[in-house]
Amino acid sequence: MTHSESLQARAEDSRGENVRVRFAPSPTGYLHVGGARTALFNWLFARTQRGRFILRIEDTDLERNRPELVEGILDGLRWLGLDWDEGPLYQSQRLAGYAAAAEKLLSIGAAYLCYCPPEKYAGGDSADEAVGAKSEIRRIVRCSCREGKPSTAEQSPAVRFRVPLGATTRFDDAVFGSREIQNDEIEDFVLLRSARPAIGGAALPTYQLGAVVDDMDMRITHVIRGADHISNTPKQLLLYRALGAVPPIFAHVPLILGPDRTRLSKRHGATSVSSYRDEGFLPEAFRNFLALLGWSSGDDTEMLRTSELIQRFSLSGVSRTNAVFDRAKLEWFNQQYLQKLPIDELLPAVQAELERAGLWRPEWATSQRDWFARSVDLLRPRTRLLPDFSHWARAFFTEDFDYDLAAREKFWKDERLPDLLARLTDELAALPDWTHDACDRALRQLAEKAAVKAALLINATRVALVGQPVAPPLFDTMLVLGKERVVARMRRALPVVSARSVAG
RNA sequence: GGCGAUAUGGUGUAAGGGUUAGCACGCGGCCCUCUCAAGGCCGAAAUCCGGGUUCGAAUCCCGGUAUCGCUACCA
Repeated sequence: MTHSESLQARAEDSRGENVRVRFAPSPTGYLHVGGARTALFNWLFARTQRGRFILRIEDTDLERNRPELVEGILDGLRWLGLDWDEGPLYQSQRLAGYAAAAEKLLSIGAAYLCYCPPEKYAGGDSADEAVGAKSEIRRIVRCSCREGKPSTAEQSPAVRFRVPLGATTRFDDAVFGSREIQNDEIEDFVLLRSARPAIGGAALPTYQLGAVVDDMDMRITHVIRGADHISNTPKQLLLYRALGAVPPIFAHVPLILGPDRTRLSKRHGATSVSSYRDEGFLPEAFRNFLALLGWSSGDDTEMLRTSELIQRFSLSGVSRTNAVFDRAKLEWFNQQYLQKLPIDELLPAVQAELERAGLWRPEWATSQRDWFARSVDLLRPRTRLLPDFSHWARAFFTEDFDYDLAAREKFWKDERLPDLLARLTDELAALPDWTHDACDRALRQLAEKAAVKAALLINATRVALVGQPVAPPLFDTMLVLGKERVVARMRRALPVVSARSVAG
């Protein structure tokens, strides 16, 4: 059976066995949107297949690793609702396993000790340019250590994989399809770094070894990861074979780019999941948006709640094209969810926002919960982000609000207003029943008597009540605020309106 | 430089030989209207270029171009 046939067979088998997938971030930064999307796809696949979603922390780079960052990554996953079934496991605590695997490869001749100094091959593009763009220094590593003839034996050695030359390696990617590469194009990559005194002699694995050993140990059936790993796959396949293991199915997902079509990075602005949480996006909206970046359900449905995503997700719907992160569409999703989420699911998010803004009152969660729910329901059609509740809608939650300058200039200009608003205040104060229609009638009758358009009074009153040019329909607003607050706010506004209209 | 992948309106995508190339965001207009949203309707806007294969190509093949990835004792 050829290698690709065994992969095929594996694909068949996997339906019958329990699917196990993993998300394996390295704690070198926060959880960024690309990582979050990879995590989401893994999670969706696990939930769709009734499998297990496992978390693994790849912290084998002592130089760049920042242990304190792990909690932030976990927070990001929790916020997105991506709960894991196992882990987090830390690679730094599993060093013995990697050393054992390397030892085994060494003993069967699939790997060898390399005594070359690390600097010999380090440098990347910058070194490339330093020597000259046309140079061919970027070559596939095949040093004399491979033949057991190290040029020096003065340093502690690294373990390199002995790539079997003259053959080809192929695999079937669940997204990108059949892949094939000449082994001669694959360098003898490092498995185990050379021991360094500073580290206390512990041999640290590279990504290639760590990932393969762990994926074997954890019985991972499907490796779903960013397409930047697609060229690593043949190396790992070679490792699986050398270790006598059946490889998992690989599914590479396209990358997420910034508006300029380069890989998403800090200079594109917000790239961490937490920054979107802080800006007031709802996790479900963010998740929905992220799911549609590089995946399509197949039909025209875009608003997909989590349960629907789980129902519909499939690797075959994953695109092969890199996707641009479109903030405008993310905001649209957020607005949709702000409007359509069941009110009970929205309330906690609004509460958190009001708490953040110092406007929250505990009774809104208890004795005045109905009032709070009604207010949020009234406000939400014109919110796009959570902070809208504490910004333009501030006056719904506190007496401490200002009159917006533009609103005053636009709606308090008419010189008849001081008199009209004073009369309206008296009319409202005298109303026996505080209902939408009673308020409506009182205002329109006054407008008719005074021969002015109702809109003049409506807009001026709106500014008096909430200080903003933008707010829900006036009589709904009056109802939610209640008679006492409405009358009091109008009396408070009268002198300001007078000053305004006189000055104007 | 080498190796590889990808290519549908500005953006996310659908259409896997035969459609007036569909949907959504964004954009413009109209309706609704008490401000602003929402909602409804209408509109502008795309198959990277060039060769093949075929009666017929967005779809298959080749070349070019562009973009992205890998080319670390990073992951």
